[in-house]
Amino acid sequence: MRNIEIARILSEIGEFLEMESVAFKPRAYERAAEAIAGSEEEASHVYERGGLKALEDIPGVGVSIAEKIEELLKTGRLKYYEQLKKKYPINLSELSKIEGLGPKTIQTLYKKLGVKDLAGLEKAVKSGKVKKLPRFGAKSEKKILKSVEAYHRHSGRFLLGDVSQLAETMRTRLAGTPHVSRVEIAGSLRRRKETVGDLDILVISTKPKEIMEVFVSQPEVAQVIARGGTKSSVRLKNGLDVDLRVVSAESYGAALAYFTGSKAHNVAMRGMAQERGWKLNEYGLYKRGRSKGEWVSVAGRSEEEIYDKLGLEYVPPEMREDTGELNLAKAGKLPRVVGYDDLKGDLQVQSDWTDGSNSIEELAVAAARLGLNYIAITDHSKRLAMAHGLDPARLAKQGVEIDRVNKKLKGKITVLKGTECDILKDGTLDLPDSALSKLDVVGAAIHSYFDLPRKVQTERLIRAISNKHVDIIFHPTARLIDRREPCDLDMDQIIKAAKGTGTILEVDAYPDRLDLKDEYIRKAVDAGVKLAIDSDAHAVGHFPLLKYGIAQARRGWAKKSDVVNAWPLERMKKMMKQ
DNA sequence: GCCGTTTTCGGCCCGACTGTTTTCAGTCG
Repeated sequence: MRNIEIARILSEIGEFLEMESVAFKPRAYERAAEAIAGSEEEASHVYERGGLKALEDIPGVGVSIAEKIEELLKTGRLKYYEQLKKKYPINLSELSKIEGLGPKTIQTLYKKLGVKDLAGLEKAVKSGKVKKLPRFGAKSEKKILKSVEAYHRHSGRFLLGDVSQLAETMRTRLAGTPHVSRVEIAGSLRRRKETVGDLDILVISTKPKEIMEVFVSQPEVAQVIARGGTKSSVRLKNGLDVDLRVVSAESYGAALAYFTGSKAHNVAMRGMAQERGWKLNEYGLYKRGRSKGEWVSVAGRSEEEIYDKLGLEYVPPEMREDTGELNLAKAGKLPRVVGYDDLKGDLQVQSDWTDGSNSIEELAVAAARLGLNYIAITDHSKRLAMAHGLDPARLAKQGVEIDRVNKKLKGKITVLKGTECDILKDGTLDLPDSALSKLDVVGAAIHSYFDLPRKVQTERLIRAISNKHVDIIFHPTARLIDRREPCDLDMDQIIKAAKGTGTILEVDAYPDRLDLKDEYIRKAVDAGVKLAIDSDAHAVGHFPLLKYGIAQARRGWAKKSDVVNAWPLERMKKMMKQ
């Protein structure tokens, strides 16, 4: 059993216990779930390596939870969890996704109205029964309805970060089967769009029948929608649709380009072929032959070849949106976007001093192992009471600990002193200048009052940007993809203010944030504003999330020179305000 | 159920907001 599944079960147990108003245990299960989900190592490996004792070394996992993990690993089941499921036979993960529904409300809805899942919830709301429940009213009814609608609007698409792992698992599995020479996942996943609708997998195989068999009988498959000689479609258990196409080696590049899209980019490419009297489709690039109606292949084996024959620089998939990239490619002026191996540091990392799962030293060691040269520890400030945010005294204490870690890890990695300081309602900061001035990296972020009117919200953020200590604005729009709309901000003004003050804007790489998003990244880059691509790590296993931030930066055409944490430490430090 | 720079027992994360109420329960961060 994988960590992600163990974490889901532990977290559901936490929610069940919360329903029952059990004290403290819910948080204990939730904490353990977070640590497992954010762990670098599969719990199964931990267990093989060192048994129960090793499991107990995971932060937040004690004797009791370690035993439960052992049971899951050994039997694939957990009696304790099954008993709870029996008592509450509801689709908890589905209902929990509805904003405003917590464990207590879910319990009430189940007990009084028999609501077990989203369909049942909708029926109950529409029948008018919900508003008659004690402590519910017309407004709660409307709110639930609105949340359900928001859920429907976004369902059907998946977060890039949620499907990437799954896609990679399938890719390696297919690549490992006999007679398969190449496998690539095309579509919006390859363009690294923030959400992905479905997966398009391309394969070169000399034995199409065999690969189809492997494809449709994968453990993740719930339903086979179509099954043919060159194309099959399945629906996975999580609702994701996946197509597999077998193509010839001669057409592989053309097919890859065709199925990677975007459609607009493809249309423009075809237009460029037509200008030469050629044609471009998913089988190749062709010119006219001698006899009438005859087409002769010009290219098709690789994408590089197709771009080259059309007189274009190779366009990275992340840039293929037909927003000007082809004109630049034609002129040989395509920006060289930041690479997946370019980052030298990470400027937003949370430790167990607030809501992270790991110690500063553990985080530093993990980051060093991934090849980073520096990280900034940026725990929350005091206003975020839920995260036990740091006040100046604890921040100073943390500085002593960071000094100790730096001494110990000298030559391996540098740990910088930082903060994720709360931006208060009026745009002032949660920590005094005297505390901020002692730090290497001051990040400021909005965590409250997300709904202020545009003008007020914009002024609030600009006030924070103008603070002489603030180096970076973390997750500037505060959106959560599919769950919370971005703050209503005049981004042109924000970018202008950032430029004027030399303030860095963050590209938060956390999969449900990706904030700034691609279009704002591009605006910032155009304006000459510098960026920081940060993992927002809350656990040692989160540093690999940086790739999603890099992907968005590439979609926003950011170059290495635009990204301060792609620079060496000393140069990066010079960007920080006094 | 977890954890230990005050602790192996007795603490644990708390303030703002919303919608229902008229003093509070539930959710969110």
